[in-house]
Amino acid sequence: MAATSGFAPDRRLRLVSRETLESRKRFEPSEVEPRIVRRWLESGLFSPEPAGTAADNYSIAVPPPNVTGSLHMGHALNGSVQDVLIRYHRMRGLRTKWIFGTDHAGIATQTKVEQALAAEGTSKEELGRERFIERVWEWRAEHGSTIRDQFQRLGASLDYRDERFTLDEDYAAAVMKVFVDLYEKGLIYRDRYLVNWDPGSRSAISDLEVVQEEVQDVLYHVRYDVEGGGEVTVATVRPETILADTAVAVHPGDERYADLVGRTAVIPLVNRPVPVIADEYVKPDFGSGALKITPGHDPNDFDIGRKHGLAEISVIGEDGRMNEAAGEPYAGLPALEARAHVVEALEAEGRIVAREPHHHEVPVSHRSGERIEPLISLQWFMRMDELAAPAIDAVRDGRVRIHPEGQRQVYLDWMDNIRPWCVSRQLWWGHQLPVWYRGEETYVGLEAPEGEGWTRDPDVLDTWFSSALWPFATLGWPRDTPALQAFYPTDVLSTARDILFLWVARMIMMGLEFAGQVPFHDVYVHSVIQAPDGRRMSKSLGTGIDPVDEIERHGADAVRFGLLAMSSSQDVRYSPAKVEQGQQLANKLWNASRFALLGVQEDVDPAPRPETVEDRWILSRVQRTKRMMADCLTEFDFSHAALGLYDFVYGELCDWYLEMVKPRLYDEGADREALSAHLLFVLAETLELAHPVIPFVTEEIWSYLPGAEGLLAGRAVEGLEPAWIDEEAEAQVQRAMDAVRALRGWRDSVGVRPGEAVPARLAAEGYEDTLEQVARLARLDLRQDGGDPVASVAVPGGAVEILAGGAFDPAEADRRLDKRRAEVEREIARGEGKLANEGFVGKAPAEVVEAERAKLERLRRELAEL
RNA sequence: GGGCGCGUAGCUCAGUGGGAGAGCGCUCGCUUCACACGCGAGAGGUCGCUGGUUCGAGCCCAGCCGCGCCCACCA
Repeated sequence: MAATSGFAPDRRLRLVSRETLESRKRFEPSEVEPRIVRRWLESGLFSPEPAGTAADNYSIAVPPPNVTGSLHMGHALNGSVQDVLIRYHRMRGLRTKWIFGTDHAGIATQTKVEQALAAEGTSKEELGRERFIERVWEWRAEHGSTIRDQFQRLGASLDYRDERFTLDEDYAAAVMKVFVDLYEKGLIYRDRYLVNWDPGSRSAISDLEVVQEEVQDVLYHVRYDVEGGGEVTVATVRPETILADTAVAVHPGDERYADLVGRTAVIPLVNRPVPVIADEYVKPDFGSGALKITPGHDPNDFDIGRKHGLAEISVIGEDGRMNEAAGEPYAGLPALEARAHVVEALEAEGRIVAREPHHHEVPVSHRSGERIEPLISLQWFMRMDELAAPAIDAVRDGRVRIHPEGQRQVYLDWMDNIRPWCVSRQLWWGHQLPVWYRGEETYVGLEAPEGEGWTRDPDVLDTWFSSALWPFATLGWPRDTPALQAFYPTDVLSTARDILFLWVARMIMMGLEFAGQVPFHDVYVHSVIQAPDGRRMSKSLGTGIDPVDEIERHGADAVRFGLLAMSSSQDVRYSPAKVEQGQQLANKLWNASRFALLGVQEDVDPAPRPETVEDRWILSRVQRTKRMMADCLTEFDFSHAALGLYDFVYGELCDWYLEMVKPRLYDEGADREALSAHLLFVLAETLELAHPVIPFVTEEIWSYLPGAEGLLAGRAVEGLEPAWIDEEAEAQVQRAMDAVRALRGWRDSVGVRPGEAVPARLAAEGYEDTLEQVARLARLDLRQDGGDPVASVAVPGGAVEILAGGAFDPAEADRRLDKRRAEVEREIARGEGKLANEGFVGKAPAEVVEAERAKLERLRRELAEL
């Protein structure tokens, strides 16, 4: 880790610091953040030299955003999650690399550039392939840095100096090698097969890129003649595909049609004789129980067709129009128009028996939004079952752990039923297939084949094919580089749920096959952030919230904190309140630090030097918070990590410790050296603890801390110190806090003026070291004598007796006392009841019964004091 | 159709077997020398419904009601 030019421990600088600190009563993210980002980037801290092995180091490969994309809430959340892990482990002293890069994102990027061309009045066809691809690279040069800048604004400590792109030369070479190797292993093959054709992008797409959408259709019941007499009625929502029917199927057990099986039906309009076949797939209770079979345009029919050796006729082409095989007058018409004509013709023949409204789901392209046209096409496929087996084992035996647990089974189920993957895409932007043809010959190899007359396959690979290599191709694979040695396998893969199959599963398969090891040990599937009203966050709905806007409004620390605090094992609604909470936290920490830095004695460096019970208490609480943070991060429980940090800073450090420290700190005459050292030490520990969550404000404060050198982000911090856990101090201070709260509540309710000290006497145990603090924080004027009490306030371990002389409403005081007495009596009755229950005493664990007894005793003492 | 998950304070959510919590919002009070993006004190909940297990259930089990997401080839 490179040393950096941080705060030099030159005391003269502190004069400048003091003025700045005194004047800045609020933390100003917009002023601080750019400065801090620059220092981080210039330090080289995020760019470790590769050394050692992955077992010693810590690494994460960022899910590569689309190269022309911009930061959305999902990126911001995932960036925060990964950065917390990265910063935490970097501060544990590990060599830590967060691999950065972008994805060429075939369809998405090509579509964007095509749209830009259309706006210029031209098209990719006019430009030609070569020129078009140049245009995309130009587009990338122009827009490719947006997302990087945005990640930097978030504070993400990615290795920006070592950026990857899935179309870089080295990366592309890795992709080609994988394709060729898989081909040679027989796992990649070319086939004429029914694919999901996306008329929008004019390309085949994989099953995973298809979504189902509900539509209202008409279900037509159409009567077919059977040769030799008789007829059969089938139902369809796509009458135009009748032209491609090559069979009629019934269920083998369906007695209504038993005599039809084996005979020949006649397809209307085209008068094609086709067999009537029996297949288990047919549902006898749907429609008439007879099904038209169209292998050329329906996935189920395709399977049935292959099973029964049926002819495969295509009547719809890749342009979405009826082709020549459809015959006159349909050829050339868009499929939907052809449908109307077919219905009309059937109607004319009196073949439409019924038409009924039919609500169902149809496949739609996730990319273009257009309805999928299943059609038979010559494409490249990848057989997955062989690669899936070891990837299933890796998750089963825990070499890859998936969090939350529920996603594990989802992964296994999908992998168990994995199907071949159509990897070729009819696009220009991407990795062109390393495949050449000459007549009937096919050549697959890293270099173009020798000889004349070869033409290269124009198709490119599915973007996810190259993404699947991300964790190792980014590190130099197939070369055995020091980076690959040092950082593969990576530690954690954090991602959204929707690409668990699309990406994560395929990385595991490819990692095992080509890099010889799982690509990561833990998969964290983070929440999907919905709009505050529960709808999907989307640009088109107008429900999107731009994380960069939020950073500008509230600061990056606030956004990070908010997102982490929101995150959960399920989907969550975006909570502006949580972001504000993060902003308050940053501001609070800033001001608490001002208090400490401006109040301590000059020339004192941070060091643990506890003098009082609260000094020991805060030290102990810091350790507990460290442990909490470590546990939460181990379990990927980011919301509790963030909220726990908030609770510590607000609820313990600021509300109590700093308040308790004030009299000593403001006592100019006293020797405040130990206190100063201790206070600074607690501050330093807090900054270290908080830094992974809110790196900007903590880094900024760090630069003002006496004796602090370099960057906080690069500091290797001590782990928790068990010796500083102090149960006794914690119990005492807890008791004191409870007492102060009780006394303040009493004051408020009986109308004691806020500034007024109340004469009082302690009648309770357990305040040996805290009485002075209790008296000060509750504004009591403590006395030994003073005669009979005029009122009494219950506190843990007894009561505080209020003596004559204070101004308050005695009637209200009595009411309050009565109320409390009744409460205590109720509790006592309950405890007595419980302990009188033989079942409880006999069966409950001894420590539970004991605790109940102790509590009862405490309550009885309290009642006596009242 | 299968799977996962959720129903707790006005809102967003913690809490997985022994005294119902947080943030925001709301009410009251406070120019207390770090912070008014502050401090202090409060009000507010038959923990979806019904049954069961248990000495004891917000938490475990079953059923029901409501909601979300994922997967899936009923024409």
